[in-house]
Amino acid sequence: MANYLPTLDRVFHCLANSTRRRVLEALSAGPSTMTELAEPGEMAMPSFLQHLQILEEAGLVRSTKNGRVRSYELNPPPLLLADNWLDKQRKHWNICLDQLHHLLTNPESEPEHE
Amino acid sequence: MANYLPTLDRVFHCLANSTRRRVLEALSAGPSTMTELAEPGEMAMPSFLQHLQILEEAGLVRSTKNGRVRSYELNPPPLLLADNWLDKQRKHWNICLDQLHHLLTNPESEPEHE
DNA sequence: AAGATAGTTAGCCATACACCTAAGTATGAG
DNA sequence: CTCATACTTAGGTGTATGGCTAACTATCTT
Repeated sequence: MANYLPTLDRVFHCLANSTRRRVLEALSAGPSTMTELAEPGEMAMPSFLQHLQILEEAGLVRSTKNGRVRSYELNPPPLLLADNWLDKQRKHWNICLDQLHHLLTNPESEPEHE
Repeated sequence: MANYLPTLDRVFHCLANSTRRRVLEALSAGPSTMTELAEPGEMAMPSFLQHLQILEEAGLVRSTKNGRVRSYELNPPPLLLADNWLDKQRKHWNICLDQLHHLLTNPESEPEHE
């Protein structure tokens, strides 16, 4: 229990699946129950549940159970991890693009795309 | 060939691995060769090569070969895909946090963390 | 030409992933 | 009490992932 560890690996792994991204998109509009989240004939429930559990273990989502209904809500903070990583990288892209430009205007070696 | 398809799935999958993230971080400082990128005793070359190929197939990285040396450089555009997705989501987080706040101040149902 | 260097290919292995069906457990409605 | 609803658990399947060793190719260096 308490296996809820938001690591970059886990967070990005969650995002690497369209079903899980769809859930996050849906939850960004507000809390929702399992059956609401599950698109009608898309997937068997147990398979879908697994995705929700993966999301929950990564801390991207929290769930509570009322009676027999479990509802999910977004838990943004872990997403900031991913966001931050990309932010840091993005700062370098500009530099990198400058360098690229420099290389293209001063061709030292022919870029042969083998 | 030309299996270079930057999809959200592929891009996020690349980012879900610390070795691959490290490569991207390294390349954000400028182009580099395979052996430079491979940390000394971290991993066998063929295993490392696989990561580079995964990055290249996702379009995050491009490579050229000069003589026996292959060098890699960052290819930022696909990263923008990931960046954009998170951007869209982030806009909702604020709204979502507001809703959360609203729920916390107007408790309709006890949030029992089962 | 011989040897070192840089990368590549082939093939193996264990574990993780994404899906399924079938059967089980609460819980709410009638 | 009975039945439907809403999940849950158990267990199985095929493919993908992430790692390895061993052996090979191509290119410098001497």
